Amino acid sequence: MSRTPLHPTREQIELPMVLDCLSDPIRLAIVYQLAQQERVSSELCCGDFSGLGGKSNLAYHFAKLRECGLMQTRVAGTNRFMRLRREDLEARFPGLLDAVLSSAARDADRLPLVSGCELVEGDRK
Amino acid sequence: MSRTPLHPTREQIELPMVLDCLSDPIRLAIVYQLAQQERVSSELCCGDFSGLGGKSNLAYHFAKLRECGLMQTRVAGTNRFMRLRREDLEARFPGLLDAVLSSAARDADRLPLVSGCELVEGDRK
DNA sequence: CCAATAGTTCAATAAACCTTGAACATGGGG
DNA sequence: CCCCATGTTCAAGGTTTATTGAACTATTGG
Repeated sequence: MSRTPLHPTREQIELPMVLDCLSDPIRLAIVYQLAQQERVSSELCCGDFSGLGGKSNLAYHFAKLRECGLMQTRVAGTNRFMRLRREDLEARFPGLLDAVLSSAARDADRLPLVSGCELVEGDRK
Repeated sequence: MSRTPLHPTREQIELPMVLDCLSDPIRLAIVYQLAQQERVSSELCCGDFSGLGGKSNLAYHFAKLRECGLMQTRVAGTNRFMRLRREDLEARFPGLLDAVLSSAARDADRLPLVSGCELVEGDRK
């Protein structure tokens, strides 16, 4: 089994793929939630997004986010921790991620809600 | 026949739709070319994009760009003149269009080429 | 060792998408 | 007035997409 999932290199990140990835409301919400959480911890695991859909559907969206270079996944035991590839995105397309995130923030009420997901981080081994 | 095609109001412009629209290489090239040309004249007509595909395919992409609020179309005789809705986009999602355009500029070589389209504007009635 | 947990993978389905060509509408120039 | 140029609309195709549930793998804790 792929111990470490495939990620594109920085140079392999393609603009149309990134935009396409961000154009899906669920994936946009994932990225948005990941960005919101960055001040607390830079990582979240799959289960933290359960408010956005079923497990297998989320796994599908996670894969797309990984393949287009937006997210990185780290395997730790039975968990997968994911974080935004901010530095790579910024190097490749300066200002783009921030512009999308602040645009999403303006329309946060139109994003799929994260339903009761308390998001009380703080301790995670 | 729709004398003036439908355009969404500023408030109706949706982020996922805009990103989805820009994620297609042909549409991204259309928007990019429109932006490039802005210093000369803020409008181009359909035929100016013939390097990017067949007429009916382009009409399809123009419609999508219109429906998502990226472009506006003005009918003049037998021509349709189109321009970017910069002000509306900027009001709705500040910085987004510029970030996408400068990202596209970095990868201009990966955009569909505008093949021999000389782009010698200057006079257009 | 067993059971529960966390995620992925697979197959199937329905919807949306891009592309093409043919038919159509409309306005301008000889 | 007729024809040509400019675009749009329509139907058809083939491809990709999102979503679901069931089966599967792997790790942790008792």
